[in-house]
Amino acid sequence: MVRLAIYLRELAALAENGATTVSSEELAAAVGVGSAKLRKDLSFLGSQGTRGVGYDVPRLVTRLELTLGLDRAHSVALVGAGNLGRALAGYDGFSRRGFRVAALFDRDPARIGSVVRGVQVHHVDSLPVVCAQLRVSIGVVATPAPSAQQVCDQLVAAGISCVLNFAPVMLVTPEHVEVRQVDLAAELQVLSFHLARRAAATIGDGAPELDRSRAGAGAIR
Amino acid sequence: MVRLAIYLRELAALAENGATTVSSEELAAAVGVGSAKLRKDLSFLGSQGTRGVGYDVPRLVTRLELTLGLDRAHSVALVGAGNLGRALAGYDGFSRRGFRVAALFDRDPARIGSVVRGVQVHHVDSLPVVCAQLRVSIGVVATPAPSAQQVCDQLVAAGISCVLNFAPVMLVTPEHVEVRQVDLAAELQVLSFHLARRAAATIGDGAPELDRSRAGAGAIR
DNA sequence: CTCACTTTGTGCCCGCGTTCACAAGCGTCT
DNA sequence: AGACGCTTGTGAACGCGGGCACAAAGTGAG
Repeated sequence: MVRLAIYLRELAALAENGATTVSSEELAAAVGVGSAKLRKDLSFLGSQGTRGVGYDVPRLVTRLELTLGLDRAHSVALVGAGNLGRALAGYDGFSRRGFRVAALFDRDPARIGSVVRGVQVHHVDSLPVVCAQLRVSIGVVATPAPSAQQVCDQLVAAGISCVLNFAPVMLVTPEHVEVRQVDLAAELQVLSFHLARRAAATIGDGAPELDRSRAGAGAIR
Repeated sequence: MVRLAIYLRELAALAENGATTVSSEELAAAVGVGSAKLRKDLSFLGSQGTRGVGYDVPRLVTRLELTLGLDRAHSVALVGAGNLGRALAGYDGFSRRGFRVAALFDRDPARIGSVVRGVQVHHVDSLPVVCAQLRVSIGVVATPAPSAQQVCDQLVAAGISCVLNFAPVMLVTPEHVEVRQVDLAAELQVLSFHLARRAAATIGDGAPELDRSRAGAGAIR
């Protein structure tokens, strides 16, 4: 559940501010969800709060970290040392939360051997060997779209079963592999959609442009 | 709807391969959803397919682009010229889909005036002026977490009502502002969660660690 | 023209996730 | 100690989105 990670993030912030206890109401307000939903989510970890008081912040943080598997650090392999790949290699949001970018891979010989933000760039063919050596458990695909599926296959073949994909293609994988998709362009398109919708509403009033076109087509027939 | 963007992406790929028509079954398989869901999604744009044949690819592409507001190019302002910000400025997935990174902003004087991937870096204080000049309609927040809310407020004050936020904080905005959140660390944590879950399952068998702890607590009482 | 086949569009049903509401439990104040 | 107030945990109702299945509509063959 992605919300558990959000709760953890907010709890960590509260802990830094010296809070020792928090109620579901407070925490829910902080992350912008209903308090009942939050309690039900947390009940997934068993009873961690005390009635009449709330949740013990450090205790809940520990419990969430355990549940999310953050009690041990994870090594991630990053494939694609282009713009995005290099930036992700240096993104401190990863290291700050216990994810170490252990290796970078690329196909372009010109990039191989260089060091980006302290991380060695390997050829993608050495992926199985390097990943095994470094105990990599998570793979990140940051290649152009055409290479993504092949790279993913190589990651899976190397025994990696968790993949974060930035390439704008749907990866097909075996059942046991967990893929999470982040499509940056699609996110912008959704925002663009809202812009268009609002523009149409102000011009056409009430009836958004979609309905007008449908009505028009109907009249023609 | 984010799926509309995915459909468009796949349709564009089909069009490049010379396909002129596509059935809901084919397209649904390509994007990995049910065909009924896809048809229902597309019915949102009015009747665009012809029964017995399928959907006309170029026509549907045009219709989707119109709905998503991609008929005109959008200028985006990118705040935060750190690792992530610079990478996003050069990400060709944006420009390829009609989103132009028109301006970069940062607070650090050392970065101001430099040019990243052909884009000028401005001081964040000049945000309102520059955004107005360049007709910016979308703002991207790629700053560290502590600055994100303030930056977002400045974007909103500059009249921008669509924000893509990469900072790991929940932005609070007026009602009319559309915010989309991308938390890269949270994505990795979800993957880590699945790893932990699977590890617990193989050790404890059947009963995942969560249930065992709950059962244990119950037994203690 | 008619018939058989294909594919869309959609009404209906089901299951999941969210919300509501409340009993149970814990701390505190008197 | 007892009563009161606060907060959790959860059963029950609700709503929404997804899947199924079929009528409507179009195409092509005979």
